[in-house]
Amino acid sequence: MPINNINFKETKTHEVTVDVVIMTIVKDELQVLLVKRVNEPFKGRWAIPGGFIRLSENLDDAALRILKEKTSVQNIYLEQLYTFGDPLRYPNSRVITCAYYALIRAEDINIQVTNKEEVSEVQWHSVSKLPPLAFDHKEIIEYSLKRTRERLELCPVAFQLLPKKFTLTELQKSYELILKTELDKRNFRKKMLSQNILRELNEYTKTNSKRPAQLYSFDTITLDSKRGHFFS
Amino acid sequence: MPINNINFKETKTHEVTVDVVIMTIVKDELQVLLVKRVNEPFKGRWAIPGGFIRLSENLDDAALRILKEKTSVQNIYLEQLYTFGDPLRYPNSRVITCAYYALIRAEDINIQVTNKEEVSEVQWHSVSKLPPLAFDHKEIIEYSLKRTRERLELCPVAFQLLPKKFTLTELQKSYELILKTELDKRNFRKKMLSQNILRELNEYTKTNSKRPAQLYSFDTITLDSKRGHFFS
DNA sequence: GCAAAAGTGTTCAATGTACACCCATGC
DNA sequence: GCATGGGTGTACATTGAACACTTTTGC
Repeated sequence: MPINNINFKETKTHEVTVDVVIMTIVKDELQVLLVKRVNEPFKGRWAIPGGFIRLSENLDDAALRILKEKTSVQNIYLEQLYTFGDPLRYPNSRVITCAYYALIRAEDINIQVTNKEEVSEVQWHSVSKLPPLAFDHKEIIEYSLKRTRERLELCPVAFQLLPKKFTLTELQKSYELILKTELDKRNFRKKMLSQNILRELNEYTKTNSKRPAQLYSFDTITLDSKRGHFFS
Repeated sequence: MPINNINFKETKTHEVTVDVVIMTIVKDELQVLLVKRVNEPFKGRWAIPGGFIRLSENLDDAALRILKEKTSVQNIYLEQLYTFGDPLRYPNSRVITCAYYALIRAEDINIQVTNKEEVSEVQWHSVSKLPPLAFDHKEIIEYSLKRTRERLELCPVAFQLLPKKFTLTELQKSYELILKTELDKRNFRKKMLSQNILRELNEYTKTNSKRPAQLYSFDTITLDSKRGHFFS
């Protein structure tokens, strides 16, 4: 059955990969972790990290393994995003990919190039200035941004992106980066504080030339107790 | 790498299927279409319809094909649900399935058994009285109910389940069946009518022993214009 | 004292929720 | 005339949105 002049042998089985969109906030920008491909197809292009699923692991475990290989981060917000399976998404082969996305704290990150044969560089890229990407990875990143936005409107997933201690202004900035809108300072603070998910710390930032800001942390206990409510 | 005493050969490739949870409302019950398996594994058990993905078709097309094979319905609400890939979900083999769910009008349905070699019966089952199911299909159905509920709270997907002409009470019943709650009649009507998605018809039901009810249809023009808003 | 960011309340609009009675029909 | 489901409005609470000035600090 030919599409686009490519003849597919209907007997061949599909290959299945897991790709993970790993996001964080660095330097007031929402950034995504990309790897530079060493092999064809798309040799030299940037791509989101991914790999084949081992026969003995489930999809979540495969995504966690890829995440850990690249960042040595564990215990993070990871969610299945969507499965992309256009016959033409992977040149000369049929590869279906189950995409995941993860939000991680920049301070926890330890970027690693574990396999020089597959990947030459691992680097953060601002989502607003993405280089040309391999396969349909641009579409996958855009979809993960959309999903993150939807999630953020329901539950404070932003806590995964911030350092353990943060100011309300930093929290608001992370919301604004993800939602791509400006928010009203007073309304934002009112809403956040009314949810009882923040713990007020008796610590303040030490900055120069301006008023110190109070630090907060996420109250993991109330956050856990609201997990069912937030994540359903 | 053995799990549960099963040895997986890490070199073997995965198989990928698409399974479709097809839902409708019949006799005041939310029903799901099940097929009876003729072959092992799970011979004789009920399962949701599914099949292998052809190498030349994308995932949506595979789901549409399966839907059409079983119901000869086209043009319906179909959405990718989630991809299930536990190594143990399919006995003695690694089969990853990309699950879809569809909402269809009972009046449009023409159930078909297209392939007697794979399936012996095709039948609607109330979601509240499901028989034992093959594989992880119970989990998949539950997940699709949850997703339908979430969707219904955002947009009137229920229009896919009702006949073209319906009364407000019927519409309310479909909401109550999906959301598993009772709704206030006056508030429900107020909300529905304020959304401008219903077209008031100058027709009434002809029933016995009670006041006739006005019929409505969904205004597909405003519904389409709100598609971006509803489905994002 | 001034620049720079932190912090703080009120008003109004919109939306959701609770609630009870009359109406039209077939028998 | 009565049983059955159809149809209707108001009052209150909750939530979201708009909006501007004072405070603290380092220099």
